[in-house]
Amino acid sequence: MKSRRKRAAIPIKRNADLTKAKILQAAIEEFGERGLSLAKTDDIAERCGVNKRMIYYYFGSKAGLYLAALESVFEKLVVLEREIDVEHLDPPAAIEATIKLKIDYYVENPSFVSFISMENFHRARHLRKSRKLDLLKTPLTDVVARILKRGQRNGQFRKDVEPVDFYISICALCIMYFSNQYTLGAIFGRDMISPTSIERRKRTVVDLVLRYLQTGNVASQRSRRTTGYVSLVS
Amino acid sequence: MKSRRKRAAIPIKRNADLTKAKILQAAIEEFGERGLSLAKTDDIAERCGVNKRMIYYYFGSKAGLYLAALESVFEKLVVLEREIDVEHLDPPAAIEATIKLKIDYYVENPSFVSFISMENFHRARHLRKSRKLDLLKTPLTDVVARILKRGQRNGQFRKDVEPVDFYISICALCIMYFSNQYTLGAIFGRDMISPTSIERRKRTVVDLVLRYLQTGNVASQRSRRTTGYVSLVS
Amino acid sequence: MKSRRKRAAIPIKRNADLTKAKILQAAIEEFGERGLSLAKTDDIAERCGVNKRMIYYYFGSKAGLYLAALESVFEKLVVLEREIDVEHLDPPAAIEATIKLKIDYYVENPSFVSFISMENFHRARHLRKSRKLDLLKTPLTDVVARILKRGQRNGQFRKDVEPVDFYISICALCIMYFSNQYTLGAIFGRDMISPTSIERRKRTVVDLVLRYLQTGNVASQRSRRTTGYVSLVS
Amino acid sequence: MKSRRKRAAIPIKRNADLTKAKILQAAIEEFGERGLSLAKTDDIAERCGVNKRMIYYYFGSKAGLYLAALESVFEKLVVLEREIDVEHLDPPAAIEATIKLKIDYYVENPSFVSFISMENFHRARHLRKSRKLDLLKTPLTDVVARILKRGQRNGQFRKDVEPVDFYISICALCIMYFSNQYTLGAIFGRDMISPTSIERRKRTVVDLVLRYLQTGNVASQRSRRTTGYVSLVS
DNA sequence: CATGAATGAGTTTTCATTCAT
DNA sequence: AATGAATGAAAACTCATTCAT
Repeated sequence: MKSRRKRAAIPIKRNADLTKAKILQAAIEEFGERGLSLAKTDDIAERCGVNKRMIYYYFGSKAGLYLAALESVFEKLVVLEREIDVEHLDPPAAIEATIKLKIDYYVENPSFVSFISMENFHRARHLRKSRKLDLLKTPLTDVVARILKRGQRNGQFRKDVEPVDFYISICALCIMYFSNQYTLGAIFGRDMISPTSIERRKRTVVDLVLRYLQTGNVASQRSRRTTGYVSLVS
Repeated sequence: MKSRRKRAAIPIKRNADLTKAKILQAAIEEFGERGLSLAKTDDIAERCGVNKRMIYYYFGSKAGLYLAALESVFEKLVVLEREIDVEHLDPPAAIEATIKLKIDYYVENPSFVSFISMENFHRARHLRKSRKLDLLKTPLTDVVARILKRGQRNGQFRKDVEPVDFYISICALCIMYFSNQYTLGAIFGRDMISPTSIERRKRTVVDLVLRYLQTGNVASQRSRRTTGYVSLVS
Repeated sequence: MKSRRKRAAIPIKRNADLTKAKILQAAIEEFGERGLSLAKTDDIAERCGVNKRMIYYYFGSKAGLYLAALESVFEKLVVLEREIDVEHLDPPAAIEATIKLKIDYYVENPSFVSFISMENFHRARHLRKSRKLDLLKTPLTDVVARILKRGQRNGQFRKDVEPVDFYISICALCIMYFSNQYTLGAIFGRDMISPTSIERRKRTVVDLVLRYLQTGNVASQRSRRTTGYVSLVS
Repeated sequence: MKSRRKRAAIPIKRNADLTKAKILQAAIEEFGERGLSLAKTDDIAERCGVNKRMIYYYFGSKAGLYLAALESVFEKLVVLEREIDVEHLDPPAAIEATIKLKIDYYVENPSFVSFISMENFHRARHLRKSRKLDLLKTPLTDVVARILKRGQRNGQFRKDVEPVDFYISICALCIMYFSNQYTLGAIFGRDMISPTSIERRKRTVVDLVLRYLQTGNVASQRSRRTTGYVSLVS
């Protein structure tokens, strides 16, 4: 944005954009690994070889840097999801593409998964403050909602599926595997992120979701309220 | 609160147990609300009206207290799940009961959900250290695995369902709604834990899971690898 | 207040009241010498041989300590002024006693003078926050107002003297000599606080003030607005 | 703002003078409002829209800038006081003019008042370093001393008034009202710098001072050392 | 002359843990 | 068993000053 060099002669020593980007990247990693409170500004600075002072120069505070990092990882996912060719793919194929894209993003961006967990721990305090993220809210569900509508008009998908609830289910099936990989790994003694495991996970999620959307399924809910277990909530 | 030296015989001991229990309860709440790094020993002590030194007396350190709290919330869930009458319920009803029990437990024990998230953030470092939790591992999946097997023998459930993968899906659908309630709430502008929302969630999860288990479904996986989207992983 | 020792046996090592008092005293000196922003908590701690952490333990923050110090020096002056025997002294003698008491207090408590200056620099931000100081406001002018009234009823003092304005004049004549001692010293090349200088100052102030209060003076204000100088204000 | 290279001949120089002047003005305001230690070079630069580096270019350091600002405000007052027509005004009118001029200057130059307070806080460290201020010392008292002498020769003023002590009293009565306006305002709950308050203040000071100078007053000092109060000093 | 980027030393504050009674 | 006081090691943040262009 600023700092245009008059003649791109000398190998850059002072480059605001670069410095800022380096800090941001280091922050995404550090916050993703340690969390907001345990991440150290010292470590972030050291990680990217930049003077610690620069964090305050460019981002104002540790919290400001955290917010920038949060926005950054969200933005990247939204941009990716928008690239899915919703209008031309067969709806089931579009659902499948979405699921795979999400899972791939989580695999490659473990920091994103961490940020989601962190924000929930902080009761979305930072997320709610973000102006940028306001702009990203709609696109997030939009893609899935549009696929769903096309499939329903086609007659490929059942009609009684609420988009938000459905979207949450997809997210749950995709992300929880990653956000909980360590407890799951500890309990089942498995490596959750080996390529094989990931591949199986994708298949299961796609299978689960597409079966759910299928028309003409036998009802299975007759038994509600007749189980021996009595719900404790309302 | 109660149990104040019943027979004057072992007064000190009983008081000690009470103090210890009060600290543990306060710790579950404090860690659940703030997380390991942001929870303060001062606050825990104040919350239960006990001198801070007692935390060290009974639990050795902040980390020791955290581990005790972690074990405590896990234990409670396992005990509850064991009470489901797997052998006598119709398998679909048993699945439904399990799902509802889990969701109810999460509703009433937000600390449990927090501990799960925390442990994942810490890469299950504490969980793996726990002796007690070794004993709790098997029971966790065991219940679902047994239900699944009975349903498959019955012919009610399809055969090609891998128990662990299936168990993870159930957990994902149940817990992610709670562990991510604040980001979801912020994005969708909804109150996720109103009784109505919870009730709908239960229905969706049961529906999703039971449809998945149904025999005789049309295959839906033909299209894999034919979407415009190419997986980035493996 | 707290920390009663059961048997006043051992020479006190741990004494909350003493520690707190030592910190307060050191703070009064340090703030008085260096000002709020230049005073270092490190130095305060070192000055009184107490662990720095104790400042936060007892006073919450550097600002909290500053406020406590501010309140302390004010309180001491008010207590002293209250001891003047307003009702039994001849009004002129009471005025004289007040002036001398103030000057003596400033001589012995240079920190008080500093705090007044500081607070003005901070636009009385801290003073206005203080609950304690609310209680000290009235007594401050009260003493002089009562003397004035008695003298006026006696016929010793003229009637057209507004108490607050008069009180401010006394304060100005007393305190400015000290609050500005260094610039005055630099300009006049004098030692302002030698006993001789102080003694002369007292005499001048008493003289100025008592002449002002005298009845039967020739008016001297006829010439207002007739000077060559035109006021720039209003 | 104006004076932008009048003849293209000496453009750089004029611009330099302007930049320097802008910095100086901003410094006077910033130091006056916040004090030496709380004033930030960043803020000064921003206030006048000049690059921070220029402060160092023109004034060497923050302290250098402070000294320049200090000298500047002193100089302005001295110039003004010199303009009073001591020789042709009636001595009481000249005293009155001086008082009003001082008060008006304080009203319009709150920074001057701040600098006086600051310098005292710093024990006149910077003032004493100044070469320029040596030249300003004499003129400051000179005006009042000359008025006093004329009045005494006239027989209008009493003889036993020491010029320096008298000058300090005038200054005290004039400046303390402003240098302490915030604490006074907080204590008396008044707006000290409303035109009405200022006007009354002027009258009080003139009254006090002229009565003090009057010949033929009744002595009022008989009672010294006979009050109940015993001086603590000397 | 002018500017944005960079630096390092210093300062307040936090907090788990231990001491002494 | 229980308690209030004390400690020291970190960590976020500030700011005057200098660099490189």
